Amino acid sequence: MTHFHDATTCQSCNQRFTSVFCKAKQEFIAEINEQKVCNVYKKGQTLFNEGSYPFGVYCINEGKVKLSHLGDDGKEQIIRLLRGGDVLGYRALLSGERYSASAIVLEDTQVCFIPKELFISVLKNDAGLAFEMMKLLSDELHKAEVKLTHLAQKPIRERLAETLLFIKETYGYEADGVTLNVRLSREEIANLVGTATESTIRLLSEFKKDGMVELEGKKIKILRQKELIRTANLQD
Amino acid sequence: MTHFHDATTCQSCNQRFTSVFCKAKQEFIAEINEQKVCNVYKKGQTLFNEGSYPFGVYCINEGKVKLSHLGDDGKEQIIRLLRGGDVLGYRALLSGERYSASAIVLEDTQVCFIPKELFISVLKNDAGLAFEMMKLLSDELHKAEVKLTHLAQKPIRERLAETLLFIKETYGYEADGVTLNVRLSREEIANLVGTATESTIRLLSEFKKDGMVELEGKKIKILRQKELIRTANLQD
DNA sequence: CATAAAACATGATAAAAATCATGTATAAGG
DNA sequence: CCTTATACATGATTTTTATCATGTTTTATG
Repeated sequence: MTHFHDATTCQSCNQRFTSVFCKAKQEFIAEINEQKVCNVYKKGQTLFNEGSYPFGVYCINEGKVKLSHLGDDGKEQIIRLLRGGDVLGYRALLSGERYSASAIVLEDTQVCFIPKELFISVLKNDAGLAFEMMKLLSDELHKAEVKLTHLAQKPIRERLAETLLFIKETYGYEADGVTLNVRLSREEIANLVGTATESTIRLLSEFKKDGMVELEGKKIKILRQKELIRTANLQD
Repeated sequence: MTHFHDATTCQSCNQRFTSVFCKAKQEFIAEINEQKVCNVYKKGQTLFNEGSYPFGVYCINEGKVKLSHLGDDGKEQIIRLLRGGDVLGYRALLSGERYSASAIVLEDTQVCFIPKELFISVLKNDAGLAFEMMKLLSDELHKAEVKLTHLAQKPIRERLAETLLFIKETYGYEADGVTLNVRLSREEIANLVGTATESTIRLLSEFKKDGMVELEGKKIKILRQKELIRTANLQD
């Protein structure tokens, strides 16, 4: 079972230099620190569910979370992968709507919760944070638009290669320098790529046959990153 | 040729109650009014090009604009359709990057340009506007995520029906109450749906045969909206 | 540790969609 | 108005991808 340090203060948080909050004024950080509620979620648990109302935002201290949508036919589409330092739940909060996606923990994860009213009031009084927030939203929007274009125009083989590279960018490698530092089921990878599970399994086998990856259960090792990049056919 | 009223002031602009700027403080509106530059663009002209640096944001007074991405193989993907009251160019500006999409005018369009420095400074000093901006970004992000899910999970037939409904939501009908109030080529519709042009042509013919639409060159009439909604298979 | 359930794997088949080919209509330009 | 280019249309074919079927492996659980 994963061990976490005791929940400390926002002022000494590991993520204080990487999260959006790093640009917030000290006085507001102090206030957030007082009102935040930290919790540890176990693998498979849910931070929030699509369709319910947001009461605040979540700040990941350490761990991994997936954000996923249910399609009209109930099929999961993974929208984003999150790690320590990432904030989530702000989209629905800002739009004033229900959550349009569910946040599910991929491995034991430590999360701080910041109440809605506080978050909004800080945002309204701290132009620096507001600006960071707009940047964050802009970046997410950009990523979504690129993904949209790839989804519309690229074959599954390229999208799978791209997804593997994306997983690596997000969670990095384990100590050995080749194993992706997350365990995702084939179905989850498929739901990230936007394809059928069988197609993903088949293509992963091909990638293995081609020597690009090595598969050991849910462990995926990237053996030839350059070839994967070529397979992904990325221009930008 | 389309006729436009003389460019008036922001204070008397038709869009002053619908655009994001409606929540900005009067003093800032006045400043924007002084520095804005209004222009009329003709069909096919470009407001800005993917890859170039943003110098400000564009506010559509009247007209229609498409925002499109080029895929890695050079194929257009239409990301958004814009109309009077919409603002564009803020995404790249906020991220501090080059434009990731091009804005091309679909019909003669009147646009006001607001310089980067002014926009940023107003945004930093007017929490109300900043908040509206975050809402706008959140809404766009939401739309992009839904589109992404549909692109991944829905067949082209459903996506085309959805796209026709989307065009209707965006630009509405002409005076007759059935003709979509925009002229898009089949290729543009395909680039909105995310499919091959031939597939779009074929399916539009089917929709016509089924009595859902009527086609007269680039004029598209929606005859049975309910059936279209059913065909789009929308749950949410 | 046995047993059930879930996840993985792979072949066969069907369905969906893209591409190619060709012809027609429509719009643009001299 | 004629010519040329472009857009539209539709059939034939191929490619891609999903689905179905079935077996194997792994994982969870009493």
